[in-house]
Amino acid sequence: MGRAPCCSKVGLHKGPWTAIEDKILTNYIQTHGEGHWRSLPKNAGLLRCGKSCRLRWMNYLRPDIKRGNIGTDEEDLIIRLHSLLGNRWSLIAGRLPGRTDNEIKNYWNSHLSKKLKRLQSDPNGFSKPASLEAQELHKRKKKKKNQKTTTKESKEIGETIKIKVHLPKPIRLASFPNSWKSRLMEISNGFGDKIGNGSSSHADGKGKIILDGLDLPCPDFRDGDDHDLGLDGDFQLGKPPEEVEMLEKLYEEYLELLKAQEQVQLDSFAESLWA
DNA sequence: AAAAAGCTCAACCGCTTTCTA
DNA sequence: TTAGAAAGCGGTTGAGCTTTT
Repeated sequence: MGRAPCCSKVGLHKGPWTAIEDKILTNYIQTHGEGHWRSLPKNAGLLRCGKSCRLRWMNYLRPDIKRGNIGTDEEDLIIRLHSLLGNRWSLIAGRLPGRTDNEIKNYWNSHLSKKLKRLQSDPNGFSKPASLEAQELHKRKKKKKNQKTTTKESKEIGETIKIKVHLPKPIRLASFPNSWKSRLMEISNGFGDKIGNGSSSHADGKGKIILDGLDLPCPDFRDGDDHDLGLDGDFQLGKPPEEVEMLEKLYEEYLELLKAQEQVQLDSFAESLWA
């Protein structure tokens, strides 16, 4: 049968986005909202593939994106989440407000995988040598100074990049057997109790779980998959799920961390949760 | 100062999953 | 139930930048 390409590739721009293209895309999405990526380029007057537009928006233009300077807390969280979830970058990114899956994936591949290798080869050296630490700090400072051209471009066109922290948006989950729903509800209610007042959760008929805008650390449920709950082999829900408990703990810690950051701007949703 | 090597990260590609008629 | 469309995801690439030699 063959799958039709996402767009006709004839005459479409590829490669780095220009400031003008960014502006057009941003304006269009601010007016019409996200979605309908396939028709977006045509409607917005962009000579880009819909996929490319989506990627550009998700990974770069979205106003709530935090860029660069991944802190040690975030780094620690990424490592721990990766040990639980593997290369599920979007799930990991969902736990790191303002971070994109692409950014985390890149950060993992360029920094953390090497760092972990180093630590593994030197199991006693859990703390980096001071010289190495200082070197990295120096690098970061230097890098901060020399902001990427694209960032400059954004500034040139009058955009201000606000650092805004928000809770992850809900992720739609696939259908799952009824027998699992009660367990998932327990977990989701657990989250609600921990997070604060007014939290609520529900599962709709299609097996979607929404917990006050939080997605649950659930595996990929598949229809009729009512046998072994091994799923991808790294996540189990049938028995007392240690991984889920660990994720709950991690997430709780991270929320505490966010709360502690007085300077962060909370969106209204998060504020209502923590009020 | 120049060349080589290494690093970073935006963007692309192809595949899977989900939605819808 | 099925097929096609749309969206999403993770792996990979390569240009541009930085560091080292």
